[in-house]
This record gives sequence, C-alpha cells and structure tokens, in this order.
Amino acid sequence: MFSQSCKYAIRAMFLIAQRSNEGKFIGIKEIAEGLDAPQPFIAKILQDLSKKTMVISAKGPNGGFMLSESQRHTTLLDIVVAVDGNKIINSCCLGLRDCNEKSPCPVHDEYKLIRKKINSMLSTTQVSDYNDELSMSKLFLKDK
Amino acid sequence: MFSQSCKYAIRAMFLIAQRSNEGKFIGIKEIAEGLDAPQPFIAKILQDLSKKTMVISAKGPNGGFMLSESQRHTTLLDIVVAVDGNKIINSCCLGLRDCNEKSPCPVHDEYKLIRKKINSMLSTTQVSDYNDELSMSKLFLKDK
DNA sequence: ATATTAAAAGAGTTAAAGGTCTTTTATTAT
DNA sequence: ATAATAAAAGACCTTTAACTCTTTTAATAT
Ligand code: FES
Ligand code: FES
Repeated sequence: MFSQSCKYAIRAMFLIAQRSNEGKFIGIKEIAEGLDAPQPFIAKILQDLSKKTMVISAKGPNGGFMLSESQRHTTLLDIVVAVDGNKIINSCCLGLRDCNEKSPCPVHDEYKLIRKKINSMLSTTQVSDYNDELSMSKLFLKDK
Repeated sequence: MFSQSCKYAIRAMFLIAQRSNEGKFIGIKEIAEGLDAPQPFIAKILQDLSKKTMVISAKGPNGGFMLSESQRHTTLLDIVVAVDGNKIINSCCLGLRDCNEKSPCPVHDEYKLIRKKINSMLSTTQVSDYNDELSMSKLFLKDK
C-alpha cells in the first residue's frame, strides 16, 4: 500500500509533531530510536520532506527537526503524495493504466469505495491529531 | 497494494475463467495479448499458479491453460495469498511488525475497517463471477 | 516415427527500492 | 576564533521485483 519510505515518513511526522508541542527540536538519532528504524535512512527521508517544506530543520547543537504551527496540520495524504506520488488517489488496483467508468476492471465498483475510504482516512488525519495518545502511550510508533 | 505479478495473476485468472466456459485451453500468447502484458512474465506467473494447482495446464498443440469446475470458484483472496503471501490480511499499514489491539499505531482503528473491506472484496469475488460481463465487454482486463 | 506445438524449467538481466557511508556545511556554545 | 554538534549532500552498496532468454520436456497431429 505504502512504500517503506512513506511508512517511515508518516511515523516520523507523528513523532516530530508530538515533540514539537514542547517547542523543541528533535534530533535524527532520537527519531530513529523512537521509530526503531535505520538512522541514515530516516535522515534521507526527512531531508526530502525538509526540501518540500513539510518540516523545519536546524543544524548545529540543539538542532534537529520540528513542525511549525501550520505544519502540524499536515495530513497523512500530504505525506503520502509527497513521498509516493498520487497513484494511491485514483489508480486501478489491478494495474490498468486508467481507472474510470468507461473501461472498468472487474473490481472497479468495489475498489472505488475502498479507495475513497483510504483517501478519507488520509485526508482527515493530521500529524498532530494523536499527540496526547502518543504521549500517554496509548498509541505506538514502533513495536514493543 | 498488490505486486505487479499479483495484478497480472488476477487478471489472467479472470480471462482463463471466461474462456474455460467454452471448454477450451487458452494459450499464453493469447492471454498475454488479452491482458496487454509481457508474455514470458505471464508464463512465469501461470507456471507458479499451475504448480499450486490453481490452474490446469496442457502442453503441445491445442495446449494452454484452463480452469476445472472447482478452480472456477477460486477467490481473488486465494490468488493474492498464493502470489503475495498473507500480509494483506493482517499487517499494519504503517509497517509495525505486529498489528493488534495491544500496541496500535495511530491509524489502527480506521485502517482495520478498511482492511476488512479489502479482505471482504477479495474473499467474496470468484474468478468466474464476471464471465458474462467480460464476454459482453462491459468489463475489461486491459486498457483500451 | 517425425515434425510441430506449447508449456516447464531455470538461468540471466534490468531497474527500482531500500539502506549505508563519507564528506561538507551550518550553527552554537565556549 | 575554535571546537563540537548535527543536518545536508551525494556517492555508494544491497536486495528485491520485474522482466527476458534459452533449453528442455511433453503432447499431438501427420
Ligand atoms: S478500473 Fe480497476 S479499479 Fe477502476
Ligand atoms: S497497528 Fe497499524 S494498522 Fe494495526
């Protein structure tokens, strides 16, 4: 469904959002540990998101990543599109080039509804929506 | 969502199911053309399905592939599991090793419902369900 | 029997995703 | 100013998916 990079990107953004509440930068090392993910790989992913101005980064001591007020309203769909492109939004699940009513594949009608729910989930969830649950360890960003 | 192999496998099975009604074998060449897919790749995929007894194959003149009466009841879920494994059934969409209620990721509750719909679509659809629509060109297995 | 047909088998290739490493640049604390 | 810190940049490596090619085996029509 999502590439590995995209999954990490979403989880990283949730984590940065949570820490951004405290007004502090969180370093790559801490992010990688918080997600149980390879640090250099996370670094590269965040570099991309930083270029796309979806996260603020700062070099030097006490540097790291954080989200501005407006960046905390980034949706999961924003992240998915930034990392994986927009194929999730409207492509055929059986791989036909065009998904439309003119030449539907056998599962088109059913999949259309599922895809709508996926898009809805992604577009209605913001990265800061679960700050509290994450802080209280009711939700998790890595395996226990 | 599905690997390329899996998408081709599903489409190939729909096509073989449709032709099996006529009681004839359909050759790889014709299948590849019917799906607008690379012939040697389709051959590989069908070889695997054949080994897993999900399709009958015959060598020599008038050979090819067809589905037995019972094989026509194969569901899309059977195909997906055979080709891509069972990760679709119960894995976390953010990549956590375990998806369960004990350590849910932020989208667990919502994704659980979506995954259920996907599984339902796959398990209730049989490869021969759309024979007629395919024959009448109301549904398609390749781009126009 | 022989030639032809068509899938099976399996090695080989290509491209993309996933992941690592080293060097550079910017910041800040001293 | 200098040293220490931490991200940026970009080259590099590894693995897997996607796809191809060649040879072999089996079946059938003549
Ligand atoms: S054509 Fe396949 S999902 Fe729409
Ligand atoms: S834990 Fe992520 S979907 Fe269940």
